[in-house]
Amino acid sequence: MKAKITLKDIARELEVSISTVSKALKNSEEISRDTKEKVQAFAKLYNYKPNNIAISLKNKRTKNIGVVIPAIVHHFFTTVIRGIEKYANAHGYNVIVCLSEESFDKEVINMEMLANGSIDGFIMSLSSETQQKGDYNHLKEVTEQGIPVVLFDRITNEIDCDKVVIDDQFGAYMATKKLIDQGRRKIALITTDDYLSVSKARTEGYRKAFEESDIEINESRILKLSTMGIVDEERIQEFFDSNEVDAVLCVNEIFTVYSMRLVQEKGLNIPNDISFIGFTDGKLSKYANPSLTVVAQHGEKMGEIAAQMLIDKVESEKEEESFQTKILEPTLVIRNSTIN
Amino acid sequence: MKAKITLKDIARELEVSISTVSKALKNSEEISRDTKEKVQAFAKLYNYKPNNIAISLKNKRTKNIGVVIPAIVHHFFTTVIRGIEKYANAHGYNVIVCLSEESFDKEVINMEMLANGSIDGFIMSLSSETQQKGDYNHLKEVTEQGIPVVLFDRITNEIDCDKVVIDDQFGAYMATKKLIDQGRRKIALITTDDYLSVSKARTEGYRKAFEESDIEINESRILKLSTMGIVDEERIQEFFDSNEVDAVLCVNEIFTVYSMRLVQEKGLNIPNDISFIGFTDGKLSKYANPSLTVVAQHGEKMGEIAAQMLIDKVESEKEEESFQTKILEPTLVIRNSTIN
DNA sequence: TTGTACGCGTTATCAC
DNA sequence: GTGATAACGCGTACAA
Repeated sequence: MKAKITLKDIARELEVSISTVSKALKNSEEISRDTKEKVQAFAKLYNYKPNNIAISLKNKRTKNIGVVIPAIVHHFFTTVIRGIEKYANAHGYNVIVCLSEESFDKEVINMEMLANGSIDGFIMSLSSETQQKGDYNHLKEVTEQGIPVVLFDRITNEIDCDKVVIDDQFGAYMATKKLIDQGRRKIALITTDDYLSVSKARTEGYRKAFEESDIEINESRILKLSTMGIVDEERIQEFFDSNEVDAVLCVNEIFTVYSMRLVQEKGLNIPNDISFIGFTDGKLSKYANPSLTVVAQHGEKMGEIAAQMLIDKVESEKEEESFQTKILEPTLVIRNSTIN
Repeated sequence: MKAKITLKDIARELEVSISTVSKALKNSEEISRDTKEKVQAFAKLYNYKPNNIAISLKNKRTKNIGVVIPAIVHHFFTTVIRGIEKYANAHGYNVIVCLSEESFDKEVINMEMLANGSIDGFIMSLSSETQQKGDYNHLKEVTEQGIPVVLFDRITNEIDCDKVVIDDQFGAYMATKKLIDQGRRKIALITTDDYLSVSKARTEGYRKAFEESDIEINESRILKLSTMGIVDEERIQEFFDSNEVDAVLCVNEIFTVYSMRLVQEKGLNIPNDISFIGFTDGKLSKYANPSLTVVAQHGEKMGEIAAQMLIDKVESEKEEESFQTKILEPTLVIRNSTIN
């Protein structure tokens, strides 16, 4: 086992000073060609690599990005991570991923762990419990310390920082409008409780489409499910048993596939008897039967933008307090769960 | 903006020495009750938290685990990460995730980045390009430096380290056997090239089941697809056009859903005309139509075990060179793509 | 009971 | 052209 070699080791072996070695390795003009060659050859031979930790301590920069998300088994978050990784790695940053598992406490603990020097900035999406409580003190503390934060998807207006979202309201509006245009009138909305920022916006888009078309909304056609734990299949069953519905807009993939299966078991044909539109263009949607028309959220793009915003902030010397919110346009991907 | 406070700051404010502060905060017996209370109160007020980087440099321990995987949009890897996170966080470790995207070069670069002090050990699954090349020098270098490595799923025998896998051969054997027992004889295998360790083992299991039942294998019923890039839908189409098949075993979820859709489009009924068994108990399988019978790989469990093995090694003082390979039993999850 | 000094590995400044 | 020294933030053996 050949342990890592340090500047000190090289200096000792070559009988020069540590600073000479350091300079020689950076090809400093101060050092003679002779010494430089000797040092560089030795360093290469023993595969010298500077210790990241020491550099971090010195520079007060870790080149690590902390990513805190509610869950990783959701395809959307997975694509965002991929986008973050892509941009971050290309710029010499590593990504530390922490999962809050939709828990406020875990979110707080993870952030505290990372905030003590482990990372240069945060990219995060709020846990549903956090949004429910409306307690953002852990975010405030971090930003007050001067650590840059970029929020994506599940955001809050209580915190001044950069943000990236898709236009959720418009996405839902667009989807609902399409269903209305195709002659559907009994359009159900399956969503979560309103404390989730994205669900709220999507519900607004749904309402807006109805208003514009001068159609009354039947409130009983809006079903709100919990994001935590297992999907409440029984409530979905009840919902379809007690409501007449000819189209469904769902705020996520899971709700959609569950619902589609239930109505198919009732003998309904998709899309003829009942149309479906979901959110998130993930694998579940793509490979569903019939394949699902969705409002695509462009997770990877979102991740790249978030990473770019964060790294820009981290690397900008100036302490300007200007924050921006980037709003990406969602796209309607037409597949076979809607007509034509 | 209140910047992070250090021991030095506290010492200056309270007009004591840094070491006194340090000791006081650790409740050292050496320090008077008076001073301790004063220091602790001040620290709490200004929310003092020790700097992780400084501690890492001092202890030569980062409390970070490096995870290098080929892809994150595969549900299996996602569940493994979740298992790793779970165990690691519970033991005070953070997880740095790096994606090789199935590329040898990226795998090497990522490992080098992390190996220079950023992490205490690696958990990884090899990229397909790495397994294809059979070049494991980057792993050798790391282990020779004394950095513990745990390989999971896609492993190699060329490297001495801890490993976690499921018994892929047995999983495939079990699945094939079941199909044979149900009277299927024209069982296709859709797999990847043999350089992927897991695919190789699964192919062996498939063969073993046939041998045991004294049935000749029709080699044209084995389809090998590339893992890189987009799934070659055309080759799957051709395969089903030119082969008579009454059951299919696929080595991953994606291959399975693609194939299922193709045969359904040809008008075949699953499971009556043709049965399907896949690998990986992910969402695609669960929500497929019909829901898919699978060999479950227990990714989360695998992640937890890998994390446990790694942290044990990291925290054990002794330098014993004893490595173990944990083999998890796969489970057959029966759903509706096979008969009853 | 408190403080001094040193080391972790690196870099930057300044003196020789 | 080279080297000594200080500094990043912390912990600790040892001295006072």
